[in-house]
Amino acid sequence: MPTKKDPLSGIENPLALDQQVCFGLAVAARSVIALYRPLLEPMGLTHPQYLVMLALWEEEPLRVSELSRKVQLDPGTLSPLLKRLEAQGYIRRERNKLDERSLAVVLTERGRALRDDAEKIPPAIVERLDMSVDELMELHRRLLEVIAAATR
Amino acid sequence: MPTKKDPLSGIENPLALDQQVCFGLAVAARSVIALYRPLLEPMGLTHPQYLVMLALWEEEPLRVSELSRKVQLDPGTLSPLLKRLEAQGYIRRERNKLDERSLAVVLTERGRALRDDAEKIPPAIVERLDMSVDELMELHRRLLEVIAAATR
DNA sequence: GGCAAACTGTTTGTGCACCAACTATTGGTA
DNA sequence: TACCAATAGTTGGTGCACAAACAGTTTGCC
Repeated sequence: MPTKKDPLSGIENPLALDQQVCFGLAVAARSVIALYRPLLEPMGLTHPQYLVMLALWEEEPLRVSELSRKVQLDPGTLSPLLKRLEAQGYIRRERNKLDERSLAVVLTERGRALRDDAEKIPPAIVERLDMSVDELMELHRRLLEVIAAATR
Repeated sequence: MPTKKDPLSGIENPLALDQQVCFGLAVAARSVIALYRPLLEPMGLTHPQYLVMLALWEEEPLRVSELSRKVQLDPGTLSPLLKRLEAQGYIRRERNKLDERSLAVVLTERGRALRDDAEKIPPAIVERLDMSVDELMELHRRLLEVIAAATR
């Protein structure tokens, strides 16, 4: 009877900190996001707030539940985040007349205008990382694979 | 005079949410770490606490500053985290007699014993992800590259 | 029409993550 | 010796991230 082969059998210490993929992911995410901080701070945005703005610059209005699916943050995280964006004057939150449960998030003029500043960010990050766009796209492809694997 | 070519010139919308590497990193890190939660929860550990334990299972004692460098968390994050690990009975924090400023973190017997449970985690994660170890190692290699790029 | 279930977003509690300010100790130096 | 700067860790404040409990609204169904 064929038994499943241990996939980690060739590895000397499976608990070695510096070869944990989860550790690499956590550090990489924090390191890259840290590069955004000085660019976002003058705009008054945190990185998750920036992701929400990206979603809204693509499509608007969005309900909280749609935003939640798009930026992959749960409603409990988004709720106070959206209030802060509203306090900044970048968005408005308005109840739907037809369904008082749902909340439509729309950009203000100020929020729409912010996109011009944001356009400088991706090239600045790529330049700062000093990696080829091909390499970044390859990394991105592999990240999508692991996301798919983790969430199925 | 040769001008530097815009590396993003071939991309249709540089602000598209779903092609931001930072977004992929954030989602991938959260998705993968989420897989650890049900495995760590019975051990009474969060993921960052697990990383600290991995570091200590490799080497002990470690000062807070050494731990900070190893797990890449700042002392302000580690300080309360270590207190929680101590409250759980997995570690002890003891002041160095020769230098009262520094704090030596050591494992308790309970903390050392926890390693046996932890050994089940890496194979469980790899099986759950259902990705080849080669593919995971290739991802890890690329993560180290982007960490190096972001932190230099 | 009335009610139970489903749905939408909010609130609360715990624990990071980061930053800036702080305390205590140590080491060098005038 | 007295002081000053550097070092080690702690504290407090803001903002995620996640889970569970919650409140209000809508829908389906009798």
